[in-house]
Amino acid sequence: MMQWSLRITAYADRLLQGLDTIEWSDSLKEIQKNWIGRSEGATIFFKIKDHDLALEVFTTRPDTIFGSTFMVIAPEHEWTEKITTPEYSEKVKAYTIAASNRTERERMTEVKTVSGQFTGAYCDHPFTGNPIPVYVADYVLAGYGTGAIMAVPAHDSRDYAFAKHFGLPIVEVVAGGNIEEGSYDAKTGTLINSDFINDMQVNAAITTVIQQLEDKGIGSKRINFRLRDAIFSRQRYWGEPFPVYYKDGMPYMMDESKLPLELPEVDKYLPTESGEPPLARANNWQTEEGYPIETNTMPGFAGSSAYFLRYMDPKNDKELVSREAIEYWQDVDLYIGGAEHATGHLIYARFWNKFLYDIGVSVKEEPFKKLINQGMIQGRSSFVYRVKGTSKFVSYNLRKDYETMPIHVDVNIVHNDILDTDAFKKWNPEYKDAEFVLEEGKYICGWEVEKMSKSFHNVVNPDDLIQRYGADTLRLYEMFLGPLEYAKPWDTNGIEGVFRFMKKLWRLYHTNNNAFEVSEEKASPAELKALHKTIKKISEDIEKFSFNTAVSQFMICVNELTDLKCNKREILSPLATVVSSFAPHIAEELWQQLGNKESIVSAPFPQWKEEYIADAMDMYPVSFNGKTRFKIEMPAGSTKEEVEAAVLKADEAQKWLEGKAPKKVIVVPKKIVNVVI
RNA sequence: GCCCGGAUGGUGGAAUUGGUAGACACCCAGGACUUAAAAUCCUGUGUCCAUUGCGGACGUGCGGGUUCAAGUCCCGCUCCGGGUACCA
Repeated sequence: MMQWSLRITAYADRLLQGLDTIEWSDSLKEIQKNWIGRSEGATIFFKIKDHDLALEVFTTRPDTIFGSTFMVIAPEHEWTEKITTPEYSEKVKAYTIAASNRTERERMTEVKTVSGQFTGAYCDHPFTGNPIPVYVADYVLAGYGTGAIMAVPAHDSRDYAFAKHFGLPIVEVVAGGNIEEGSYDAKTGTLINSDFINDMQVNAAITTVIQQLEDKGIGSKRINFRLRDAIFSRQRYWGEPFPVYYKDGMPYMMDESKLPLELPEVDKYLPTESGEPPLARANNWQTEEGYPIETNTMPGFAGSSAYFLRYMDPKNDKELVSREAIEYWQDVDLYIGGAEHATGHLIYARFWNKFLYDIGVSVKEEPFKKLINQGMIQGRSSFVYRVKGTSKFVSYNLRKDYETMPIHVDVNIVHNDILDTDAFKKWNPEYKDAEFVLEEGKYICGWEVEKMSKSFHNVVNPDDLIQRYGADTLRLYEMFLGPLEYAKPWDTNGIEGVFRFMKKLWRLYHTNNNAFEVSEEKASPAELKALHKTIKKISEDIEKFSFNTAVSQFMICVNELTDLKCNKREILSPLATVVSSFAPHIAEELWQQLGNKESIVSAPFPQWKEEYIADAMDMYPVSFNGKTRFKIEMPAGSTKEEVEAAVLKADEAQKWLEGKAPKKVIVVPKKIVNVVI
């Protein structure tokens, strides 16, 4: 079947290099790096005896060429049949057929089993001229490299296993391993048994061999990628149609003036009787001139690869995006999403954007400047243990006495791991006659952390929490749980703390009788410090997406202001603004109470002033031989010498000095003092 | 197997460039207020020793190292999570 493909491989190198310019997680970059799979090596031609052909192989280790004792080609290799000698023809045919009948799954599970077949053919070693037998084996993949390899059993574990199995010679060419025990695959060591590259190190040998191959015209340096071109056609109805028509069997692009090309009406969204895609059912699926239009449609990633550009200018009916819009918006500042798209959408979108950049549509090479993998909130599943073949359920700690089957049970009928047995009977008609073996009068459930999913019956509905604590508390609590990237099981222990904070915040603006009351008095330095410290920390934490520490700073601030009994507008008004991006509802309410007519969303985020935060005194922890012993306060801006003198004079220092003179005193300004004795 | 993350109190977690480990919370214990409860507030809370007052030792998965100083850097392990798999 003829298919459209996107030549993503043409961008392989740039997709790889671009990773260095974007702020994505290491793991995601690593997945893409492996997927692209760049490997540097050489392509080498081995002349086949009695044929006018040369077998091309790809290798990352041209330095080991003198250790090559056999060749292997993939069963699907185009020359398999051609080079096989009549003597081996039957066997090779049988092997090839057997290999092609094995499913992907079988090939994967049988990774460790060695199989192959000699073809009867030989190659000439390009340097020694020695004959090298050619085998066919399915551990060589047709789709990677050239579908043929030069096998170096001494330095490749797969070739080693193959050689051992078929009793082929193993020649060590890089010193450093023990080839009696296994192959030595490391890319370091000194070359031996290798003619003109003897005594060289691996890297030098690689360069030298490539040079020789190029001089002799039988090979060259080559970079190979694991990345494959992406099949871009689908034989279904729903998808963007290709603006392509056929004239004399040749495809032509439709003129831009004829776009957009819209899906035609069809009687059924099914293939035709002759197996053509659904679009072939349409009447008049042809150009004005009568040329037939392509009947395949595009896959889902056609749209998902560029929608972010379209969002910049969604109503434009002339082009994807206007120059003006793209120059304004440029790229996506922040993409929050899952790692599961690493080798699909996230790589296609990068590729499309690079292509659009090349033709002058996009203005940035990379579409997503920063990407954060939000951690998954997992579920905590509960289990009951059914005694096999009965409707009897046994409590968690007694399950060992029976032969049981764990069954997921709805977490909403389990409280503190204790099952509500009545609710369980009603939960599923299948269990209406359930009997229970209890421990201490209770049915205890087992538990496990799993993905939150309906099929595991561990889904919790936030509505109940919102009912009890409000949406702001839930929102704040989710942030407070830990770093954005962390996966963690959903656990409501701790939500009380956030709820208490909300109530404390409210109380700052209200009297004991819950009447709104703020003072117009001037703020004290301590109050200003509490506020400005908070504005600073929140500003920084937002930039770092460190929301858990931001919430904790709000708590600190509210605790401090409560201790200071502060209810001054000068403090509480900016505080509400800072809080509003975290707990919007309560902040808006307080904002209105403060007498503002406009919504808090239009209030500018306050700027902190360093002068309010700066201390008049610096606190120095003083340690002796690295152990903190006491603290000393020094006026801000004291010199190292002043700090040192003050420390040595301090009463507490005498105890630790024991009358001896210190060997050394280290003073780190604004940080610490360490006395070495 | 290979690659990438991670391991800090009973728990979730904090700790800019190496510079007071355990911020902020939860839990737990004790106390105040109350007829009572809820709510609120106060005190304690890494471990061990001492506890009459002070205080002291140990401590960031394990074993080494660098440094005046290591949760943070280096070397060697263990365990957990994720990715990937005959890629030559």
